[in-house]
Amino acid sequence: MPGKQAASAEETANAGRIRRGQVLHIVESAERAFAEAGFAGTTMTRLAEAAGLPKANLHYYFGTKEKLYRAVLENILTLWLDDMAPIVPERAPAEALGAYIRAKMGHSRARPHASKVFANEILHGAPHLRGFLTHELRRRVAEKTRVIEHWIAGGRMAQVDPVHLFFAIWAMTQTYADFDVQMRAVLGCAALGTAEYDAGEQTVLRLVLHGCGLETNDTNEGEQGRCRS
Amino acid sequence: MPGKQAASAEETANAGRIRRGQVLHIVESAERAFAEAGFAGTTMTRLAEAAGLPKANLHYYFGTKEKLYRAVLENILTLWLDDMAPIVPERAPAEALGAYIRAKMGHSRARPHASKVFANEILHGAPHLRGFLTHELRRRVAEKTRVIEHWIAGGRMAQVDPVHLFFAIWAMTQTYADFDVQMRAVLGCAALGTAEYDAGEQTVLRLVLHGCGLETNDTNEGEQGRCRS
DNA sequence: AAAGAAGTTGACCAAACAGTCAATTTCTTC
DNA sequence: GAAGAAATTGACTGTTTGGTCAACTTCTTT
Repeated sequence: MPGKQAASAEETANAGRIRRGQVLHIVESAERAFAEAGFAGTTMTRLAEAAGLPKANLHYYFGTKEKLYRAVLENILTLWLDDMAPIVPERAPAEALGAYIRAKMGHSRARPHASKVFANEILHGAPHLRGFLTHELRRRVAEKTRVIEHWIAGGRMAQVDPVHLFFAIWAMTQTYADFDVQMRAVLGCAALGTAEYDAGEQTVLRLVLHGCGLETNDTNEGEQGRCRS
Repeated sequence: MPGKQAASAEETANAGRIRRGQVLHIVESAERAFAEAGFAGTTMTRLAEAAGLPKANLHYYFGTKEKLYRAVLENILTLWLDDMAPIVPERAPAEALGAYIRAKMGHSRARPHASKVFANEILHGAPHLRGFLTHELRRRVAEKTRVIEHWIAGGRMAQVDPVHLFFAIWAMTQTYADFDVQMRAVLGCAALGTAEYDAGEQTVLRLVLHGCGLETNDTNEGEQGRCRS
């Protein structure tokens, strides 16, 4: 028998093991379901099916549909803010903005459902995200705005409104997750693949960097990145 | 007494007068309601309240909630395609793209509800717009893509992927209608006014035109277009 | 002004909904 | 392995939903 300290540490590590696992599993499957139909359009029965569990089990862990939805949202929010990390005054503007755009495009591709849930929430007035928008996000944008104003004051990039620049970057990158159906229809392909994401990233990089009066290290000329079909 | 022909013409003009008026009124008020909560989140009772009519009256004119929703969508679609009219080979690229961007920004400001209903529909897989996306929109984009390729071939603008350029313009302009809550929170203002729309338009114009290697006739330097509060 | 067509509406209904609960099983601890 | 805690689940419930309908009013035509 292990000593009491060891057992206690093991206990606390073990305690709620099932709970943590189930909560994570339900939140992840719910993200996909909410992305497909929005909060109002997703039924508890559908969420239960998505998780492969009986409805009552979801209520056991989350109480209400709204609390489950909030858990999904909170799981997503950190992603948004953390992407902005590359934007620091020490880095060169082109490099920092480029890294930010690449990170955002990467998230659109890796976590399209998260982006859609977020977009849906904002679209309908952000009733569950007011605090996040007016505090965390606003603060973070103000902080990064100062970095960009510092670059502009130092003559390192053109005079662009930093806040509207962020709006533009968010819009252009997130649209690859949120409006993928429209893109697939226009491009005539079944799914957005590496070719489409690369072409999109090149375009966004080009617009932002040239728009800010910065150089692009654009080596691949002829590439157009359409889909084959 | 007017002659039979005159009376008949008057009749046909008059026939369905009430119907046309009510249908238009219901569709317009429903656009706002659907924009606020999406298709699933909007109840027939809410739609009836928005129109100031009893629920049964809406069913008299549209039959089902879905048919009313489709009527709202169809009312919106023409807007999207018509905006692309300025893009013709005869015009200078900067002028044509500038006019297009201004038209799209104007619609975001004038018809934000229409934009939100459209965005919500695409976000959830466009179940009612598949045909529009894969036929009308696709054809129109292909047509305008040829114009841009013509400009590029003539050395009149930089080599930018035309389709992804459209995606970028759509995203940047529509975000001013769709994500207004986020913008208001970040900017700290109660509503997006002329100052914010002007700053946004300047930013979008700058990114697109510089991104395409075109000149901007940017005369207003110091303007930053924040809100006062 | 008669008569039919068009429009209006309160009361009603079956289905779907989020949420509850008690009975049961599985896990953890000693 | 006993006993309690945590997790699971089928059956149930009150409410809300989209949609119907028959009675009624207003409009249009002759």
